[in-house]
Amino acid sequence: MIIKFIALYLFKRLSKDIKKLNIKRKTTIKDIANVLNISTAAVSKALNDDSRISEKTKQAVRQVAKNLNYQPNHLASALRKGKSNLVGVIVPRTNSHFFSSVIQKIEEVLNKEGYNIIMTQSSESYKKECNNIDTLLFTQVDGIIASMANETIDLAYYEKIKSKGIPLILFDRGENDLNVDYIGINDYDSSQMIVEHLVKQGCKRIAHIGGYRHTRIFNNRIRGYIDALKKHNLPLDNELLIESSLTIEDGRKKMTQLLNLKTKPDAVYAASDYAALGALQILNEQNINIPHDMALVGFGNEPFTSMVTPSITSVNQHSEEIGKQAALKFLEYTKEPVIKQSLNKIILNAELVVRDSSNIAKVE
Amino acid sequence: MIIKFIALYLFKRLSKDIKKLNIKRKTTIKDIANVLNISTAAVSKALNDDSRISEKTKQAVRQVAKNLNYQPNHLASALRKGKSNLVGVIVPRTNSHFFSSVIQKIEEVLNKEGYNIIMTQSSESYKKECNNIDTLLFTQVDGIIASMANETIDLAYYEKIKSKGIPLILFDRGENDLNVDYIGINDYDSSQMIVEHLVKQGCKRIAHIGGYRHTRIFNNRIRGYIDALKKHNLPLDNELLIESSLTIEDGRKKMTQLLNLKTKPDAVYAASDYAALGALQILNEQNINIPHDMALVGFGNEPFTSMVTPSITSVNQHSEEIGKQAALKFLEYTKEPVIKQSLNKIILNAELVVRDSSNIAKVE
DNA sequence: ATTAATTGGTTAAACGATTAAGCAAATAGT
DNA sequence: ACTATTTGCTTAATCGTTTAACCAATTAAT
Repeated sequence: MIIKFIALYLFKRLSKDIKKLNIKRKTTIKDIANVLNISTAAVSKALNDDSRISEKTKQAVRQVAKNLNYQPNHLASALRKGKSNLVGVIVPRTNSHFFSSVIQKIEEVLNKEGYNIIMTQSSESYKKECNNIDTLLFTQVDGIIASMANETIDLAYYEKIKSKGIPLILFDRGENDLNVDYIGINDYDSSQMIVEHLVKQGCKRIAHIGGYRHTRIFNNRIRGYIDALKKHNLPLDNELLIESSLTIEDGRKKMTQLLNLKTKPDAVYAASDYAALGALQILNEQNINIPHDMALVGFGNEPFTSMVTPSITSVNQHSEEIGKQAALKFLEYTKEPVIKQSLNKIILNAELVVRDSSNIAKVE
Repeated sequence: MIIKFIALYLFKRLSKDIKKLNIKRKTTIKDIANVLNISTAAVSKALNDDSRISEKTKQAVRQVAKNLNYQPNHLASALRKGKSNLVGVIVPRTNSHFFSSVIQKIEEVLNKEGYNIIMTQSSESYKKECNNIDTLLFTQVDGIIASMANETIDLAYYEKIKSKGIPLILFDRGENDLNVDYIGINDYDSSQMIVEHLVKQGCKRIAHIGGYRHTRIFNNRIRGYIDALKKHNLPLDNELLIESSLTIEDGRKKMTQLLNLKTKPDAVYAASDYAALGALQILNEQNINIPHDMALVGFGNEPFTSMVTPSITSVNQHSEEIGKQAALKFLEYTKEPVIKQSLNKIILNAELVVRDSSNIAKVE
């Protein structure tokens, strides 16, 4: 009986010792404190350059920290300080040049201020987006910068972020109803700019392969399209206004659909470069002369627009500026003690980049 | 005097109270414990489905947790458990389809197991890569999955990861000298496959716009190129073998350089699709018939290879499989108590995707 | 009936940093 | 010469969760 207990005790001691031996404990401020025979508080303050610590001690601490190869435990300080220095980013996908360069810029700006980003993608699915939000909240991010999935209509999950007092900044695809900050371009104006450009090129029947109206930016592009037609006394033909998800495949399908009309359009303006690319593929396959028989304009200025033949006219959304502004907006909130968000739009001017697919004057 | 002290005390009390009022404390397991009049330990165990807690209590805990809108504090549990459930990913850039889809897959696999990823990009800079590593270590990631920057020769920083006992998994661009896991394709074989394909198309003078030899994959592609030439009794002409950073711009420059040779090549094999694209632009600009006068092959199977005219023959690296294997490899380590890494290569078979830029038989 | 094992918890100590509060010694102010 | 302030620390609590160790009550085994 007693022997058993002793045996058990010895076993436990032993396994503990083994554990200690095996696991190379990372150095902590406690180790530094022990070496210098000062308190952990002093070490912590020294490392954070507190004014109440003498320069001599600071130097010593820094030296020992270096010698022991000390790496601060971010989790501990984050827990204590109540902030993780992590910012969540949600985008529909990263393998689009627009989103990836927005992220790149956000990362660049935030890294400088000691923040890291956790990137997640919704793959245009509302369900994945909700999961992403949960994951980010769970990871205790200090803020979220997001561009919504096409599918997203219900904003309950985004309200969840707001209700937790975590700053939320939307860009590109954002619903203003959430009353948070938004950074984007003037889609309505840009859309008008495109139509006007096509009109100038002599186009009379301009089709629009648009996104779904429930997404504000696509709705704005549609409104811009309609109003620009009105302005130039061109009739609005409902056959020429199509909504879709704007993938390459959608572009192919909708272009085919447009070509099957009794009276075909003489120009197609797609609300995304991907849809424009699909349209271009169909036009090329059917040997339709671009831009002479059909002018084509995309949206987003993805790099491939200048790679394909003919190159596609598109709209430059200044992705880097969007990323920068979003990051700066977040940083503003980090300076405020209590987060109180309100609708705050930063609208950048987009720029039309005319290429071969709509440059009739030049080509002829 | 005494009055002053009292005033100071009252002021401090007041400001503390104000703080308490202002900051909406998030619910913790303590709150749940209080409601149910049990210990926080019981709550923690209930939430983690510990067998020593009755089903009744578990149900109650879950219910209260839901009612109070409880969100576990990841930082606290990470600190206590000594793991962050965060995995760092380092890539040269995210706006390449290859890397972005590798990341996508890693994310997918790891999310299922409760891990999140922190994505960083080196932008092909060694300095940024070192920063990224520091950042990731600082963030206490449980592992790092990386593809090295072109510039990276010194491996000291990567040794740092290893020395901390954090699993490191390399993919695509990896130095085997580090003695860690590596997932990639067989570059040597793929390179031979490309040359053989070109030989079959009747090409006799095949140029190679390669990457720098110090990067193993590019060295392997160069070796494959050389050996395949030998195998088919084609002379190796040093003018036709060029090293570069493989950007679009490099492709343009090196193609121009090749066109200025006394005896031009009749085929160009670029070790990246981006370089191939640059080459294609020059060829198109100079109205050189592809593939008739000059066959062209890229590497990586980036989406744009099928978008441009003519479409570019390339090698599919099975990015998703690479991502999957990398993630699985990491997960293996999470099951082991002590990380002991060794060189462990997973080599996937790449696939040649023949397109118009090299399909002479079909075009003629 | 007695001992042993199981059930369902509790207590308290971690994890590693930060920070409010306190305090002795040195310095400054009058 | 005495008080006030500043300097340079220390002590101890805290962030929210997990977990080793313990314990009382119940059930099972002999």
